[in-house]
Amino acid sequence: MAKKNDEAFVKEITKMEDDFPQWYTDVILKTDLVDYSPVKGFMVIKPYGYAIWENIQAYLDKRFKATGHKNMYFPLLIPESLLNKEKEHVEGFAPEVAWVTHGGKEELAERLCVRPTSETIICEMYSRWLKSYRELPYLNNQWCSVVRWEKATRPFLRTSEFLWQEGHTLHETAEEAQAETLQMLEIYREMAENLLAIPMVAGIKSEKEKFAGAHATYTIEALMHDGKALQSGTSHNLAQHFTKAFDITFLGRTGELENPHHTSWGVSTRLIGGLIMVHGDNRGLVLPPRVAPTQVVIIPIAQNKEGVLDKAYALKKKLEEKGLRVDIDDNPNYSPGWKFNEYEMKGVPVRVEIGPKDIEKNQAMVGRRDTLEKAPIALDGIGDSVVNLLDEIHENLLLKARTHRDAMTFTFDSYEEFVEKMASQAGFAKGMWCGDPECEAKIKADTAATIRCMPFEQEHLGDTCHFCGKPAKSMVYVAKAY
RNA sequence: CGGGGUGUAGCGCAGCUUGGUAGCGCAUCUGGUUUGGGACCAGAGGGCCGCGGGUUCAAAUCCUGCCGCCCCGACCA
Repeated sequence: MAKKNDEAFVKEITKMEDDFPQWYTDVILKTDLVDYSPVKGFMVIKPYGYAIWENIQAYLDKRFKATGHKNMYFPLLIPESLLNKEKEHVEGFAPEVAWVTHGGKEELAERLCVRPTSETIICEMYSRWLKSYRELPYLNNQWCSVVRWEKATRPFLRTSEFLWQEGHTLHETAEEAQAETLQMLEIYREMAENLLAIPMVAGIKSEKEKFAGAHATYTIEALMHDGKALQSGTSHNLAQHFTKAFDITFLGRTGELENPHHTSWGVSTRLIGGLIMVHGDNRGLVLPPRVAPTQVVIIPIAQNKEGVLDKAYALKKKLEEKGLRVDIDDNPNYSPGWKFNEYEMKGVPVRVEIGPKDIEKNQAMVGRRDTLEKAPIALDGIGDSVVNLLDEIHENLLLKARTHRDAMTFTFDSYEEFVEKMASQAGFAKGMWCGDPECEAKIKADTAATIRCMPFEQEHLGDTCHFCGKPAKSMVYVAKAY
């Protein structure tokens, strides 16, 4: 394959290596994923960005339903008294909730919080419904938005309102709740790899980093191109913390009243931010094929020539018959060169060029976004060729991301070396940890990095804590995070 | 909430020092010619110069108060 040799460069997009945050802002605005709104911290998700979210939704919704979950919808507003019921929960969220204090001109007797998450309102309703162990498990999910009044916001990564799903389940036993918690985390991990082509580190959060009110929080953590981590999804085993606080009870098999065991789990539009920062390059977006709104764009060349457009539309139909999402750009006002650059910036995985010379040879030029390679492909059987190529692109992106992550994951011999490396190169630091919250606080104070998780895949790297020297409990990943 | 930066056409900017008809590039619109890596010609539209107050015959420009936005920290999906 002939590789395009000029240096990757797109007008108006800051180069990643010059200024990564500016690169990110340039990319999301220039590719029309989002726009800022008149309300600080609230973003507009434009059609191209929303289509990515719809693909994530479609994938997850199918997996949720296949594992027995049903969708519901709970109200946006939560009475203050409900929010206050679980002590750790309210302490965790109080600083960032938005309040509704008036209905029309009248002040409300009790102010209402705009949900920052829905455990409290859902538990209130579950407590009214649940009677018997025979009804369990409750396996529900809702797609909605939540509001957290953030002080520093960035589109997709941290906005005051964001779209997400939140699953909320009740189980008869602790074992079942734990199994559910891990099952949903695993679905997230698979989704990240199979749909987004992002390799994740899965593990458990430290006490300090876990969800407000949780017994245990499990997480998937991704490493961005600049070496910072992104918490990409969480699954909480809430044990009986909320079910006791909300007096959710059921008559058990032995005739005793019991509190059910409770889980919640969620992923948000933040995933889109991760997608951009893992795969993107100096030409803009690089979208993994399975989540890309448009998987193939067809660009007719010299389309005013007899037969070109007919061939192009026939090709579109052929590709769509293979189940592909295909666009054709036959706007005569833009040159092919302009279109090539445009769709590369927008990260469309595969471009097909078809012009008079191709038609003569019964072929089309097929280019791939990930490597920028371009080669002729025979029109006979082109559907299967493109399907295979899209799979190849997915695998290549996943491999590239994993290779990059592994290259940015390091071990260290001394605390000084850890501090120095964290300052100079970022990435995942891998080391043994004692489990002491004070040790964790010192790491953060010295490096601004946090313990991302204690991964399921443990390695024994020694017997003492790499950060303070006390006896070690488990291996941890430490990184600066978004 | 601390530190830094920045507000002039949709976007990117110049003009401000030394006050005197608000400009450039891209984008947009019209007509035509074009089309294998960001085409060309001709024409056109578009501005409370962030907001308020002041100085002045005259303010984008000088003085003053306020506000927004962005980035970096502390807090979080």
